[in-house]
Order: sequence, then C-alpha cells, then structure tokens
Amino acid sequence: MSVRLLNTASRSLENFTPLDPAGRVVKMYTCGPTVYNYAHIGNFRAYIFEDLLQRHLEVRGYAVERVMNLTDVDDKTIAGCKRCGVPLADFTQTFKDAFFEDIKTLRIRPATHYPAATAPEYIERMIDMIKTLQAKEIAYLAEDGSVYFRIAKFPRYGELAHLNLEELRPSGRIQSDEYEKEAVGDFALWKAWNPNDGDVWWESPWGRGRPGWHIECSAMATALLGPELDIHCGGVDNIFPHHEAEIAQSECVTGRHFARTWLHCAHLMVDGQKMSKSLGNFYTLRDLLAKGYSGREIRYVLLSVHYRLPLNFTLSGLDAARAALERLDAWVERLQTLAGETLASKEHPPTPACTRFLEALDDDLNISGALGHLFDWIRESNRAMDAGSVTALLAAQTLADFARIQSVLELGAETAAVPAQVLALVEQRQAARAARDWAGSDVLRDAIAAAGWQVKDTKQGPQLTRV
RNA sequence: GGCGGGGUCGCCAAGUGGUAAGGCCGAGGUCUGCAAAACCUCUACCGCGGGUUCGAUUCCCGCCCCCGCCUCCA
Repeated sequence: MSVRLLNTASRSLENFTPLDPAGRVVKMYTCGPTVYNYAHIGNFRAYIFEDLLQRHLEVRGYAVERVMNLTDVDDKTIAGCKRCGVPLADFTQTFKDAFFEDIKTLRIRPATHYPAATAPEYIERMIDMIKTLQAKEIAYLAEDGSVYFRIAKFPRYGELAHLNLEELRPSGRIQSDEYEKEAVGDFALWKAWNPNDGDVWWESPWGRGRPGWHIECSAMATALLGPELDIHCGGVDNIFPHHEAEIAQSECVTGRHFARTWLHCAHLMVDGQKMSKSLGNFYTLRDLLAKGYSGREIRYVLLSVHYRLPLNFTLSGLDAARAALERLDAWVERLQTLAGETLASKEHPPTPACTRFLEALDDDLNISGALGHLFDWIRESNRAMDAGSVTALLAAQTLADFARIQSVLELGAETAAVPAQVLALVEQRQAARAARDWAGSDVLRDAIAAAGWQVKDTKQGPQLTRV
C-alpha cells in the first residue's frame, strides 16, 4: 500500500509518487520561520507535522531532500532591528540561533537546506525572476518604485484556495498604502525603499528596495529543488495569498507545474481559543521549558493530533503526555532488561503491531490510529511479560520493531547515567531488604528519591528511573 | 457573503452502513514487605431535527454551535 496524502490542490486523497524516475528522491519545500522573535508552539506544530511527514517517507524508503527557508527581512524584522538599534543581520541571527536550538529540543530532523532570504545569491535570483516577469509583462513597475505581479495575467490565481476573486469581500487587512497597484489583488514582488526601512535595502533595476515575501519562496525553492516540487507544506493560513502567489510567480517564470502535492496543517489553539498575546495564552517553546516540561513531552503533544485537525493545546495535555511517555519508557525498560545482550535476528518478520502502525501513517499520517496500535501492542506485550512468556529473543525482536516506530516518533527517553552515590544507596537498600529491615529500606528509598531517582523493585531486581 | 476545518466518554482523540480504538484522569481488584510499575474490571444512546435503509455515529437534506482564511500570520 502506498502513502496517501490529502492534496489541498485537489482536495482529495492521492497516492503519493515522487517525480524522480527511480521513485526514490522526494523534493519537499516547507515554509519556515520569520526570524523576528522566538518561534511559538503554533509554528512548531507545523514544523513537527513536516518532521513526521519526512520521517514517515524515509521509513517507507524515500530519500527526502527538504528545504526550509528563513525569512530574515520583512516589516517585522526591520521594525525589530530598529527597536533594538542593531543591524538587521545581527538582530535576525539571534532568532536564527534560537530557532535551531528549539528544533533540536523538539527532535525535529534538520532540513537539507536552510536558505536565508537575504543571502546575495537569492536576492540576485529574486531580481532575475522579477525581471523575467517584467519582460513577460506579468510584472509592472509602479510609480513608487515597487514592482507588482499582475494577477490578471495568471487566470489560475485563486485556484489552490478555491477562491473566486470577483467575489472577494474586502477585509480590513488590505494595505491602504499600496495606492499604486492596478488591481487590489496584485501583490508586491519588489518593495521600494521607504524611510522606515533605514539602511535595509538592496540595489535593483528598479532602484533601492527589498524583495516581497512571496518571491523569496519561489526563488529559493526553484534554486535548490528545481522547477517542480513533489511536496510543498505550510500552515492553512498560507494557502492564500502566499502559496497562490508562489504558484503564480514560479509557473510564470519556469513554465512548469510548481508543486504536485500541497499539504497544509491546521492551526493550534490554546485552551480552546486562538493563541494571542492579549489573552495571555501565548507560548513559545522556551516558556514551556521554563515551566518544567521537556522537549519530548511538547513534541508528543504537537505530534499526537492529526495535522489537519485544529490542535487544542493545554497544560493538562502536557501532563497527559508525560504520563503516556512514562508508560512507554517503562515498557521499553522492561524489554531491555529481558533482552539483555540478546540481539534480534535480522530476518524476523515484523510484528503485526509495527505493520499496523506504519500502515496507519500511510493513510494521510493518521497518527492517532497509529498510536492506538502502539498502545495496544504495549498492553499485549506487558501482559505477556507478566505471564512470563516473553523470551530474551522475543524481547529483542520487539525492541527492534519498536526502533522502527521510534525512527518516526523520536520519543525515546533521555538516558542519564546513574551516579555512583545513588548506586551505593541502592545496594545498601538491597541489603536492608534482604535482612527484612523494611524501615531501613524505606529510609534509603527516600534518600534515593532525594537524589532525584525513583527505585522500583521488580522480579529482575531494583530498577532506577530519573525523576 | 465566499471558501475551508471541526462538534464522538471528565479531558485528548481514532473509526466503521450492523449498536464505538487508544491515551490521560477516576473507582474497584490482582501482584508486592510497603510502594511503584504492570495486568484485570468498570465509566459514551457519537451537536439537533428530518430522510434513505432491515439497520446510521457513519450516506443525504436542513439547522445550531466552535475555529480558521478572504491580499505579506505556521
């Protein structure tokens, strides 16, 4: 069974096949962060969805070449660097560094390329693309020195979002300062410098200015992945106008079909409401780490809801994630103890549970269904271990299959070395228990807990867990 | 007004034309020196009203409610 994905362009479930004649390489473009602040968990919801997609494609044998852009020039980054009184590049570097730290914390597999909008080669490419569009009379220079895309020249504009442009109701968000446009829907390819931009500008055939947002993605995607992409992802809010604009620009320049599969994840809500600073429910990753939650707990929460469903993020959801992960960890520990040094044979047939897990993900990344299979498997396996019917070999094979699942989930426990002092306490406690000195044993258990470890007495002996 | 996503157990959330996975929390139990873990048992008339059908949570129609987009927000 192949991987099936719901393509925003067709609004239907499609069997996924890459363009690569060998059917192996997948070219994937994912809209990345605007580096004007620390990214919030809503941003990471999108990045974790893309991570899940990439990892699942990889487990299915594809080689994913992925690009994630860094938008390091726009109104917000310019406003930010002015506020701080530092050069734009210094301002954005802080948040680029933070972004890379954060994705590491969340165990997001790095993309192949992270092109930045301000890199000279991409600025140059954007200018070239705009020149091409201008030569085709698709782009026009306005009186203020900005260059706009004439959407009347691209009849398919609006198709991805299923919008009929004639029926659009004007919303308050239309920029009132763009008087120069021929049509209200035309979007900026190149923005002329204005005094607010300070020393942020690049020379161009149209004078000083900076690129528009949309052209950035078109330029970097086609530069790094070629004119046709297999998959293009982003949040639902990017469908219109951003992705429409990308399609229009790219296709008018290359003459090729830009992206074959469009995937969009739904928004994240907090406590049932839109996350916003004024409601006080706005979380960056760092806010949650400061509350004592770990990257993998946050990863679990963001991962465990299907990407096209709105995700309602709550602190109690994080607590539930913690409990679920502890259950998972305890199971793995048990298996490891049983397996000891035994290795799984390379030829063993996969456990049906592992197969079911991956098949659920084949179905448009049905993560909830997949996790359901995983927890069914955990219960059955625990039951078998309780009954004493699991051999070292079976435990080893179970672990080998689970490793396959973990290559997609990446939810393994952090391993921490047990300090010698704690080990000594555990030994003393074992001696006390052997002597049936229960009071002494309990005092030692408290001492171990005070050192940050929990000791559990199992049939195989005491087991330590980091608290 | 247009386009789109939702309403399934206290919370999160799968799923199917034949009376509903899983996780968390809760109650009781087995095991254990006591714990912990694990396991077992228990907890849902699937937003409302019609229709199609032998039978609908699942298909169709209407309605209510929530959320998003509608020109630079993941």
